[in-house]
Amino acid sequence: MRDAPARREEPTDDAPRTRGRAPLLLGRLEKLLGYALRRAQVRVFQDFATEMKEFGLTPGQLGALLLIEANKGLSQSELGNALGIDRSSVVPLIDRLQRRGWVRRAACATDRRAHALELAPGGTALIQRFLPHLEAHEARIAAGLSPADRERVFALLSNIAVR
Amino acid sequence: MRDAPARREEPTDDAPRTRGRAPLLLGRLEKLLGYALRRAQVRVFQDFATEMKEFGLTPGQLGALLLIEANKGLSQSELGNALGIDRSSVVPLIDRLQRRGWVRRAACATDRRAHALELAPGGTALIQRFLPHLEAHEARIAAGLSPADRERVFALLSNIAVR
DNA sequence: GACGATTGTTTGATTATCAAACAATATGTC
DNA sequence: GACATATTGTTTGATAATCAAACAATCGTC
Repeated sequence: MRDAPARREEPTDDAPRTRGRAPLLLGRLEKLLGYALRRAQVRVFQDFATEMKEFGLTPGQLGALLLIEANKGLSQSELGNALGIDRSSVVPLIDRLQRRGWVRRAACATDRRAHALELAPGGTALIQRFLPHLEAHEARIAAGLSPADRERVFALLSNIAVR
Repeated sequence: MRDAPARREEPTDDAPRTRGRAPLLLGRLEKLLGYALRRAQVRVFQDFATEMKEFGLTPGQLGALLLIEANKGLSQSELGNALGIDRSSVVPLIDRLQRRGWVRRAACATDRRAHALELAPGGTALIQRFLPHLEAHEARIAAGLSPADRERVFALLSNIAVR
């Protein structure tokens, strides 16, 4: 029951844009760094989803897994900070990874409130299995860049929106 | 009623990672172009949200508005293609923009199934109002880049994941 | 030991997204 | 023109991501 507004409105005197083969204009979007980033991101996501389909892994889940791998024992709050999401959003994320046998919530020796996140055996195995696919994905999205340009992209991206 | 798995598991013999000030390691994420893109994107989104808070505009809505401005009369399907989302997702997006008086669904002269999307007067006025903020946002996220580097980022981004 | 801060969690709300189905309309074929 | 097929906007139903606010358990500090 979405309260949709009345849909069709009066036509204006202006003729509608010529449709069909007319290429879409980006207008002011053309010059926006944020939008260029967004478009690149969308393409990368699509390629990622295709390549990783058999694992049913989202980019966010992949990030969580590799972050846990690299920082064994980190807490859910720390993970949330690293991923830029609220700690309450971390709960269902880890729930899913745990349910699939990839991640464990171990007891933290120094803080009984916190969980020490770590890879479950299935998670380590999963990473080994998807690594070749991840590399294929990386190679594909960087195919248009020379190695030097690829490095430059890394450097430039990290200079965007400092802090 | 999420069927949450049992939460706390047995600790392992390994000591949990030293916590506290230990900087987070990115591990394999470090070298992933897709992840670097994602991090830059997150920072840009945050800055965008802060700067545009008074307008209550999401990046997606901004994209739709500027795309409609630059391509008056385009259809919802075309917009969906341009934005990389399904046409059924366009419906609530336009609903909201229309409800706020920013966009109109005009009759399309050449196809009675389609809607010719165009800016409502409020939409034109809105764009004029937020343009300075958008420029401030752009200037801020590009602050770490020389003008030449900024151009290079555009060029390199468009070379990522071609088709 | 008391008090304020932090951790994980639940609940509730919004938003984004797709897939599948539908009616209305368009287009192409005979 | 009649018919088959495709497309457009929409609705419905399903996931998923996200936050904010509240809560109990626990930590750290005084």
